[in-house]
Amino acid sequence: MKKNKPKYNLIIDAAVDVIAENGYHGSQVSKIAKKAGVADGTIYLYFKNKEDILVSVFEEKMGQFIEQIASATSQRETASDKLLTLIQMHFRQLAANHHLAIVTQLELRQSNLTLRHQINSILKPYLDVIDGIIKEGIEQKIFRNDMNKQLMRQMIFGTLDETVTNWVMNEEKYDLVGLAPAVHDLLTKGIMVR
Amino acid sequence: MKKNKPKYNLIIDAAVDVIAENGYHGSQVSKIAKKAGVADGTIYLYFKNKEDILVSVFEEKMGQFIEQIASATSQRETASDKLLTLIQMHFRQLAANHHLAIVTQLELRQSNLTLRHQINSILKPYLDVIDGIIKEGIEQKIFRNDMNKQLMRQMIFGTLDETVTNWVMNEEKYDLVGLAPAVHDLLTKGIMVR
Amino acid sequence: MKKNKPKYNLIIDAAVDVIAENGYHGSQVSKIAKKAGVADGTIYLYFKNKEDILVSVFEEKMGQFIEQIASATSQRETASDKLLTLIQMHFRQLAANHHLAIVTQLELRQSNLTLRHQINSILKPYLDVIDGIIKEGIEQKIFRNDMNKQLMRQMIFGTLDETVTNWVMNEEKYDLVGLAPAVHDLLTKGIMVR
Amino acid sequence: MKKNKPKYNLIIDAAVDVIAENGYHGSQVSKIAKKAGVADGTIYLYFKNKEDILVSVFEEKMGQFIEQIASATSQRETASDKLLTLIQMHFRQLAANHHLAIVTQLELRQSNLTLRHQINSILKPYLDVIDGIIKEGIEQKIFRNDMNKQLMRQMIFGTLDETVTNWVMNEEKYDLVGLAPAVHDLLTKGIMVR
DNA sequence: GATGAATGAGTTTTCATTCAT
DNA sequence: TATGAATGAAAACTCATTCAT
Repeated sequence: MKKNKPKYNLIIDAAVDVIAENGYHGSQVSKIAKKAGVADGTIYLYFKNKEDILVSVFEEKMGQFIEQIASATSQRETASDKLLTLIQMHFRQLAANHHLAIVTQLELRQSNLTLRHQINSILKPYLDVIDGIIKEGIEQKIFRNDMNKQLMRQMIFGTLDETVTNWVMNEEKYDLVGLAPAVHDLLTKGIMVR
Repeated sequence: MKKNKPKYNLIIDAAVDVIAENGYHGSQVSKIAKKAGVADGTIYLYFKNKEDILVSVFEEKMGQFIEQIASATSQRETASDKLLTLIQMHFRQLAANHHLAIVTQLELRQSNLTLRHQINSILKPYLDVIDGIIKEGIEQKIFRNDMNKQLMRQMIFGTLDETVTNWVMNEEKYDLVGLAPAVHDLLTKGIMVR
Repeated sequence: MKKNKPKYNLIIDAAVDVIAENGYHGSQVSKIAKKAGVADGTIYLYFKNKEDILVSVFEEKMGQFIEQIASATSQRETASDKLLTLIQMHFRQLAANHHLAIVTQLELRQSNLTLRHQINSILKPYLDVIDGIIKEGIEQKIFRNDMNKQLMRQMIFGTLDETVTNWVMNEEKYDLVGLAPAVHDLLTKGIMVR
Repeated sequence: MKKNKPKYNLIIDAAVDVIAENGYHGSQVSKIAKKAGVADGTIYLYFKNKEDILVSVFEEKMGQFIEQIASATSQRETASDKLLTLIQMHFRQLAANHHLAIVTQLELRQSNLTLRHQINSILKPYLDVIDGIIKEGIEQKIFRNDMNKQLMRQMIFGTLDETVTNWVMNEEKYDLVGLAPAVHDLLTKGIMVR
């Protein structure tokens, strides 16, 4: 969060709203400027180009998103509890912010590859949090030690992401946060009976 | 697959190549026409518009993709074996077709929402195959009966999709098909020690 | 009228209908071909190009139109009666043929200058008929001898044309033929009281 | 005339020239922009689309045209004098502006029906001027009271329009303004000897 | 810092016409 | 004669970005 740059945050927040309302391709710079209450040219005093607005949106919003999760999980003891907390926080934050959910799950994915790569870098700290929990779980002898850790992380992240995307595409008609325990159960114990 | 429409398939295949090589946004109709060896106008004898080419690409290719998987899984007895086969076939087909993997995992996701919804409909039969395996597994008392079946499917599909996307974004540097048993193991038994 | 060329007339008549129904710019060659029940390519066995179809439409239809008028006026004695007959026939024929009225008064005027010049040549015999009546009227000492004859013809034709165009643009809501005597009266005696 | 919008008028005037020189169908937006000395995109800051340029051209130019005529006729006493003045002004203005004459008599008529209807609305005030003169003439007992007034107006406008169109199509080879008295004489007294 | 008028590159789609059968 | 699949040229419009004020 850039401090003492009120227009910077004005533009970021306007961008989230405009993209959520008009879709990625319907979000012209002039529309964002209008929503933010600044002139088109002013945008370019704070952002290099349009792509930079979008990267910054993701950076700012995901930054907060990840911080919240990192902070919350650090307060739990076992890796299993940490994972449940991560799932709950992941769902809770997106469920609480309708526009952000649409932008991250649907709209920003329509961007070009360059932007997608930048988005991936921004996501890196989140994947690191997951990796940390996995490592801890193994050390605590709670999680399996015979498995490719990268694969474990891909299963966790892939499952959460797919679950949220389905929920958004179903117009958020059911309770996402309520699914957290079941998702945790499935991820930890698998789909097979024991 | 439209039979006896040689130009139709010529254009579909050209589209896959052009999109894989130039990216979604760099794929002008004229480029596809040139690669297919037909005139620009000919495209419009077979497709309503540019979006229709992309939908058709996905339709044709995913149609074959799903058929292969449906056919292969039907030859296995237990739901667990079917799931392993599905994972293997999923990975094998995309690993075997570099261009198709890029197009489905990266390029086609840059499309607008209308197109994304159409893509989802095309994907529906694949999700049905997964749902069928889950149902069978429960009947065979192999898979858990206490879990939200939609969530189980989302975990399976989300994990496969994330795994393949990671592999493509890592420039396909490692053996994707070799990961199938581990992915199967994780999905069925979870990440926790028993 | 080309004899023994059934497809020729089929195409001409189809063209009138298609233009009346779809407007000048909505009348593609393929639409005319379809309406005529022939293949697109067949059109080019009878007409040099699209413009040639339109010229021929006007030629055929106006040919009949003018013949009717020339024949009817020749049966009247005085130039004044001939003029009344001409006006009546002009109005009657267009009132009787809705599609033809739309095509000649509105649609064909949207054509380019080349076509407009050709249309003018086709109209020449009609102007000749008017000129003949004027000349006869002067010889009969019924019409004024002190006036520019070309101007007299322009007044007559301009008035008829404007009257019909207004009637077509008003969706032919009133009785056009019934106006003939009044138009004749105005043209011969002018708008001023005597 | 939009005041203080220099680019607006620059584009309007460029459009008249370009259309007169290249014809209606040969007048690309880019050609008009180039002639006006602005970028293509600038056109769209002042006009909704290409058709809007054409409507505006007619609006501006006919607005001035009609104002001149309305002002000049109002300074004459009798309806007959007013009519003569109207004819003179009509001819004089078009004779004085070669490009405008071509555009109004030939090029703008090639437009589609939507545009033609808009052109008709713009022409309405001119027809109102004619109607006013007719009404006045009847009140002054100069013009006939036994005639359909709409028909009288159609004769006047149709005659002027046909006369000017003939003159333009004959490459303006003779003196149009000099014809005014004869046209006035024909319109008021008709073609018949008394 | 802030403005917003001006720029101009870039692409899908239509449709008259051809020609191998 | 007749067909109809194939051709390919041609143009309006959008919008990210700049820069004089």
